[in-house]
Amino acid sequence: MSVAVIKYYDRSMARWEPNSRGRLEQAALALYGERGFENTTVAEIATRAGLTERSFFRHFADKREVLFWGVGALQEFLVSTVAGAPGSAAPFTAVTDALEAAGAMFQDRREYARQRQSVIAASAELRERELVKLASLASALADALRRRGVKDPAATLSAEAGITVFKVAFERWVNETSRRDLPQLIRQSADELKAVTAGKTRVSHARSGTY
Amino acid sequence: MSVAVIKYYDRSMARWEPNSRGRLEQAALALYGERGFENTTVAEIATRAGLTERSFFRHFADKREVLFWGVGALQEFLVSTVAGAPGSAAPFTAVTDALEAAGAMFQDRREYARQRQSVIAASAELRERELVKLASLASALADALRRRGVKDPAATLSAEAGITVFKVAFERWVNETSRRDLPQLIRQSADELKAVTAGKTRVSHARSGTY
DNA sequence: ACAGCGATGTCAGTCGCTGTCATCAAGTAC
DNA sequence: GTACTTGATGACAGCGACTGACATCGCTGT
Repeated sequence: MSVAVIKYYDRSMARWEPNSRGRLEQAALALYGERGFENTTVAEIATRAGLTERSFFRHFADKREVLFWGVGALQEFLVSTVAGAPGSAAPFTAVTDALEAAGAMFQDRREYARQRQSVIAASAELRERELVKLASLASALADALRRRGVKDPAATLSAEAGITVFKVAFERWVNETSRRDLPQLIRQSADELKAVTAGKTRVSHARSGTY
Repeated sequence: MSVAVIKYYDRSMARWEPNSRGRLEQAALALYGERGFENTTVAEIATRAGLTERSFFRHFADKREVLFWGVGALQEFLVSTVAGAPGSAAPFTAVTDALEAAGAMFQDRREYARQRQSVIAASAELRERELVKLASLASALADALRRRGVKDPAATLSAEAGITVFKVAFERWVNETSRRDLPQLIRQSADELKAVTAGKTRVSHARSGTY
């Protein structure tokens, strides 16, 4: 067993540096931020991480995925939260409640999120991938709702509307210097969507001070 | 003037066959349908159209755009329709009304739409591009609303919700053998979204027979 | 000791996409 | 009607994303 302890400290015994995936991720985010996504080659990322281009593609499906693979965990959380919602909950409520709970998990990563979002915002290709991930989230949420007995189109519409709420809230959270945290912004955006679709607003004659 | 008439029939006077763009479009749709988007090279499309790969990229920005460049016209129509809506119209209503009007323009292209959608559905890359185009539509609609004096987040939410409605309705129109036309389906989906976000539904205990 | 595993490297190749220059019919100027 | 310009195309070279095939070699289990 003492061998294991030594091994932990003596990297010369290992054939390669550990955490190559993490090194690739760090190198990619840094380079995308420095010179832009389009002006960064995969070979450069790999070299900075002390690896080869070929190894990059063993860890990530493509050049963009390095910024998006983490979304999978979020999706799993949302799906299981919706699945565990009280049976009496309305579909849209189940979705927004799950989003609120998930929003709490971002609390301590606001700076990382900011950096990542600024990189994404600067590249059309990365924005494209973000849309795909959000659509995948919506689709997974709709499935979760259907498993609860919600029929279409209510399932699809609730899920899509929920994702719209999340997008709006997340963007505010990242860009504004607001003191409100993400869960609060999610609840607020959900309420605003309800008001909008209720069709109670007239142009330039908002009933409340919300907008 | 008679020269012009002769020229119209005597293609030997022209250096190249006319309508190269249309030929490329036709060849691409056919090949994507036959062997799939990923298994079709641009060189093959160009050859079938009697052109070179280089010319393909002079007509279309990339391999996918050949199926999506037409969306631009739809976007312009929606924007100008929203801009011309009665000043008293609520934002979400202005959007859904515009969508309904646009839906009428698809009437005679249902078969083409079906073929195109089946090709898109079969390829992750094409679905990706479709999402981008829809997001662009939403963004343009939100801008149009803001120009009418609608503030955010109402503008963004109304536009996004409108696009969600369009997606759902279009998918039904293309996939179902329903006799309902696209404008009808758009109105119906909009009503369903309103019901869902109103939060009046309970799982498996819908108040109306809508779902 | 030995066999197999697994993360990595090496190398060659395909394909999307771009820059650059040449070509040549049609239109335009004079 | 000659010369100049324009516009759509071809030809070619090249970059970078991505893949398949095979080699390497510490580590692990027996």
